Amino acid sequence: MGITERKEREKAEMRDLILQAASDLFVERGYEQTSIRTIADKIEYSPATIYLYFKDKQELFHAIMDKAFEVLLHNFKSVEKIAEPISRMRALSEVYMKFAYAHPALYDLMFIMTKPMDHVEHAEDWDCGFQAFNFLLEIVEESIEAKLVNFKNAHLGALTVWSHLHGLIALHIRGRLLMIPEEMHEVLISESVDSMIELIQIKK
Amino acid sequence: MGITERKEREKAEMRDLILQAASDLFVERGYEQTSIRTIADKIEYSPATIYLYFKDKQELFHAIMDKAFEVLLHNFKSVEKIAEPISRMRALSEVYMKFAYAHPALYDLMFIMTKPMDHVEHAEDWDCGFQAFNFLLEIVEESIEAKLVNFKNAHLGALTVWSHLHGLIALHIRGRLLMIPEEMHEVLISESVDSMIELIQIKK
Amino acid sequence: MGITERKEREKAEMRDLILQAASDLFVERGYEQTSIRTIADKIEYSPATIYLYFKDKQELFHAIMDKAFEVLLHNFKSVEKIAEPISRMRALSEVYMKFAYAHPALYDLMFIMTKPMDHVEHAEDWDCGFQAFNFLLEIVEESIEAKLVNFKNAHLGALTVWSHLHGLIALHIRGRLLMIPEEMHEVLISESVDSMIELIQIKK
Amino acid sequence: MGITERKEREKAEMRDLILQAASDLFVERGYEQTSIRTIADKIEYSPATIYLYFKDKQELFHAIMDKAFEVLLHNFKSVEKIAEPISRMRALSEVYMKFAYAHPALYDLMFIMTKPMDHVEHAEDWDCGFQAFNFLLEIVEESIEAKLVNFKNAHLGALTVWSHLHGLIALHIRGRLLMIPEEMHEVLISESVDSMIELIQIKK
DNA sequence: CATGAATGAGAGTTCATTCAT
DNA sequence: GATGAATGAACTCTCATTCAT
Repeated sequence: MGITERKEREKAEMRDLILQAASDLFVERGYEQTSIRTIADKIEYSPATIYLYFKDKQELFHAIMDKAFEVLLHNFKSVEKIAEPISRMRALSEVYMKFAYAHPALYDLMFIMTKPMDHVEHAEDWDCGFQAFNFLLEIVEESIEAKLVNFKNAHLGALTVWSHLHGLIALHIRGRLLMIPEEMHEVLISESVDSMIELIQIKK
Repeated sequence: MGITERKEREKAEMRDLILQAASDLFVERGYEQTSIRTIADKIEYSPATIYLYFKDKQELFHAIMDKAFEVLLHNFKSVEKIAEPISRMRALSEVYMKFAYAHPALYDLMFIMTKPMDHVEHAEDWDCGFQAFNFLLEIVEESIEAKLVNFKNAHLGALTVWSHLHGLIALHIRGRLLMIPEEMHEVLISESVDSMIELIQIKK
Repeated sequence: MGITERKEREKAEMRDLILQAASDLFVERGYEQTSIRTIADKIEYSPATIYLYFKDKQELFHAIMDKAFEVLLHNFKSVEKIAEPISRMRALSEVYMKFAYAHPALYDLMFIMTKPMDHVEHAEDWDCGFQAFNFLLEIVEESIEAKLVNFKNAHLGALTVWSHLHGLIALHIRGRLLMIPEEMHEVLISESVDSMIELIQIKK
Repeated sequence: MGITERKEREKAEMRDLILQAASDLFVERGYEQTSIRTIADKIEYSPATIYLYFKDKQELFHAIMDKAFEVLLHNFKSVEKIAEPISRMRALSEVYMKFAYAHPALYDLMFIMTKPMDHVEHAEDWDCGFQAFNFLLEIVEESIEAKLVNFKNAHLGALTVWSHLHGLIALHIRGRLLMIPEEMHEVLISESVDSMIELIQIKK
């Protein structure tokens, strides 16, 4: 250990520095407005330097997405210990929504933007997406088995829950909730999530 | 009437010509690939001419959005005659989904893209969105009154239903359903819509 | 006539202006060192302007080549009136060599450089080359018929004469005659041309 | 001998390693596509290392040229034993043409490209060129003395023969023989070489 | 001796937009 | 009303080269 290790750490730090700067800028101004030059300026390095750490702009933004997924997945883990499936689903939804509220630009990148996905030609390149989806899928499976919800199959259930959550966030982030007074947004969204959890349960 | 009127009519026709060309190109090739130049070429006018009818690219695309909303609203009208609210909601959902499948690029522009909305500073600039939302809102109101669904209030119900539909489409259009085998998408989405209509109803 | 005509003339003049500037720069510094920006600077227009007249850098340089061929062919014409084939060939050679000496950079572009020919995928795109070659070909044909030279066929004769002339110029232009004292170059080259004309003739 | 010697040997070996890699790449992909980085990658050293052995890219390519000349000169040697000058000249021409056909990229570097010669400021820097030329020069001298050819002087004869051979190859390599059907190229070029040898001889 | 890291300089190209005519 | 001509401001990316370590 020693030199090699330090070098590697430094390299990783530099990657992170770029990633962070790119992330910030991109959160501030969006993908299109975030040029390699802007990023370079922000970290006070030359544009060429960025190409030492990332093949091109897409790879850079794909990396931001990956990091974001890591955070999301990490947050998801906190929910694993909840045994009861419906409670787990409620908790998962909350974690998901919190993440979206806390990092709207990242959410945008992960689930809305076109660009970083152009890179993902084969489904395998998006296994972070898979992992995240599996969290939900398993909960639905368990819930079906325990006869707590009545979806025809787990995929249908997971898709229904997810698309609802995504729809709420996506409409919010992309400014399509103008027909609802802004001060109601947060409450309404939160209530909608709760609603959904109630609705899917089998009434006894 | 006379000269002034004719001039205005001609002006409107020209606007429409540009709009149609822009719309076609945009639907064919996407926003990025639709430059002012391409549009001008298509209608065989000069790029400068376009600026006589639209302030800038954003306004132009906002106008395309408006036209698309007109179509959507027109489609919505076919549903008005259905008296029973739940059936009407089911029909409305179908119309909405069909529109999205038929014109994904337009749907994208209306409900996902950032660009055309940057233009909408005051809520009033988006009254087409309001109108569309009202269709749903009224249905939910009626359904609540008739005790067919049990949402706390109409806005909550409408938001819940809409965000679910939007979520399905948005995930689909922007390629985020990789974790589900592609051949299942259509069926699953359709089933999810049906599911939702069932779930929200008060079980007797 | 009038406006349209004037506009066209102005357009042609602008094209020529660019062509001339590009030509000059390229003569001074070579193809690689002649960037679109340098050309733009020289004529005090913006780089983008150049793209209004030429699709890309290659087309621009192809156009320079075309113009150069026009000059060469025009010079060739002065020789047509000479009836006797051998004299005509001698005159043609002289014209060719003079052109090469007068415009070495253009000669380079026409007959040595790689870049402008990448553009010429189909033989038809280089019909100026064909025309020039035909001048020589016809002379050789006549000479063979008149039993003044004894080449097996006209193509062989034309190729032999041309490649010799080209070889002289090419070695000279690209600085490969270092093994011969520089002050001898001109005389030697000129004598070599004369030599050739003598050598190919059938001795009586 | 000892340490110093070993060091020198190692240094020379490293130079050769770089040279070989550069040469291979250059032959495969051309000058433009052969960057310092590519070469470094190929030998699995860092780009900076190359600068320890060569001042800059030009010097490196000059060195490749030198090595190529060594091969050409070596091939030339096989001809030395032929006593009769005309036969020797014919053999030399063949060797020259064969080399050009076998290593067009190297031929290009040696006799056409501009880059490596920018480096040659003083004639002495190109003594490989001199040596090669001398082979031909001597043959012509002998031929003149033996009254087999009638050039005014040896330089004129050598230049005439060489420029013809070079012209053939140069036009071929740089794609300027479009006016002759491609399938005729090889035969015609070969016949042109034969022709020349015949033409220069004094008819008895 | 070797190199990892960094960069300055520059390449070609595109596009929304303006304005004199 | 329409436009031809022009442009400023970007853009991504590449490469030979340097230098502290």
